[in-house]
Amino acid sequence: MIIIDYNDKRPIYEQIIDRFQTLILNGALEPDTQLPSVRSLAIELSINANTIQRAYSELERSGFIYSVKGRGNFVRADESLVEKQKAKTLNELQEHLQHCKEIGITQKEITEYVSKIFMEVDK
Amino acid sequence: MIIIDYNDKRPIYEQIIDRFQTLILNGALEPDTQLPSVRSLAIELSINANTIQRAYSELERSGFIYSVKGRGNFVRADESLVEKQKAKTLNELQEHLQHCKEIGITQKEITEYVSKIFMEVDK
Amino acid sequence: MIIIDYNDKRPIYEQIIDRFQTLILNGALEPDTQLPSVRSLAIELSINANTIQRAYSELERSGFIYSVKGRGNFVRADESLVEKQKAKTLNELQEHLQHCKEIGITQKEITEYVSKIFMEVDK
Amino acid sequence: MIIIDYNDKRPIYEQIIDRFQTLILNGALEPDTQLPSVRSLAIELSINANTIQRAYSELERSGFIYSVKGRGNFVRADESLVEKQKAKTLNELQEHLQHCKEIGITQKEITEYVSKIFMEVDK
DNA sequence: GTGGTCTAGACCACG
DNA sequence: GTGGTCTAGACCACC
Repeated sequence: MIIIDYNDKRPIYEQIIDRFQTLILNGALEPDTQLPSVRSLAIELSINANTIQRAYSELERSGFIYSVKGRGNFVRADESLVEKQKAKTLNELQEHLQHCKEIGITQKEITEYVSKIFMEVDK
Repeated sequence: MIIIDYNDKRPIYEQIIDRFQTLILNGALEPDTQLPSVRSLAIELSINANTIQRAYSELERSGFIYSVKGRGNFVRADESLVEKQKAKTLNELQEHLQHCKEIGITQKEITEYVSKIFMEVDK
Repeated sequence: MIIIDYNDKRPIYEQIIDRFQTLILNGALEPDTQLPSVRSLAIELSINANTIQRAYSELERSGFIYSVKGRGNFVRADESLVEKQKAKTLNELQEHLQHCKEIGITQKEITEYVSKIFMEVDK
Repeated sequence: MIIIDYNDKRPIYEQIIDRFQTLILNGALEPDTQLPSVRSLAIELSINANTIQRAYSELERSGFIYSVKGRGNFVRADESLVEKQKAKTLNELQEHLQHCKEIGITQKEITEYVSKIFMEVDK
């Protein structure tokens, strides 16, 4: 479910956060589903438990999951998050597109890319 | 010409690199133009000369500028870099779009954004 | 493992890069082997940690190693690099041989040298 | 006769020295030929006269030319230099070949290169 | 004046 | 503990 890429320059805890976020946002993890325990996931990925703990804490802080003492961590049901996340992603996209424009990439080239992405079937 | 944003999470030297790259790629800095000297730019931006030095070194390594001891740093004339850089940027865009798709952003929303960006007049 | 020659005109960081490159290219350092930490190597060689850091950064940039924050630097497994490096070295050799020819060194003299080098047993 | 390559990382004075050395060693400049004057060459190459002066001084020091006050600089006739220079170049070649061997280049590959170089007709 | 290397020491983020 | 960035200041080579 979670894969760590050590060649990825982002810190491990961030990779884990991102992975759970997309799993939750696209519905693969339904509300109230229990996440793997901190310790079991740490062993499975052979990384430090503190790293998992940090990822879960931040996921809780940003509202993606809730934690119950002695029981575990669970996916939160909060529709507003979906919108908030979409807004954030679109904002990043805007900056990226601005940059594309600055270095001389044409609108045509970009729309072609967009079409290409959305024509692929989901894996 | 160069602005440092201390709120930006990226390191200073990287901000400088990116700024010069776009200035070179969009033609604002023509081939063989001399860049500000390491020390003068350091003073102008009130940062350490080593930080500028590092930015210039990496710009030279990646082929955007060439440096001559005792004379200064100059914009390199290398057309192939433009294409290489465009390809790289489009590749990043592709990953970004893939992510947008994963969290449920529609193609329509994106094309609207693209149009919006390209309708603005250049400043 | 690493020796610094202060009589060598090349900068220290470059000597370190070259040394690790050959160690990786000839297989003495296998993929995913951990390199000495920045600080420990600095102490061992009695040089500044920044100098090691620079060497490691450039080794990472050129694909010989990968670095993970909080964990260390490791040898990357990338076969294509071996070929790329061989091509680069042979290219330099070609220029060198061209120069030999220009100043009147004969083919016979060179082939004798080549044989001499390759007859020695590996140490 | 002399071309300066600003993309070459070597200092300008060294490029000039090397160029005159090969011209002298391969006989293009015969003994007692007068070299261009410091000032005229400086203007021709649009570089600082001090740089030319330095090149000529070093050429004189190493015995390739001699200078006559008020008259100019002339090619020296000294056969022993040829041998000395050949020895030096062959020594550099030996180190280079050693390096080739270390990174796994075979003797066969090298002899092919050598043949290739010497088969070309002089330009 | 220019670029380039190195040192010493600080601070931050990550695990 | 690990890597990464930045500063301040020194010294060298080149033009």
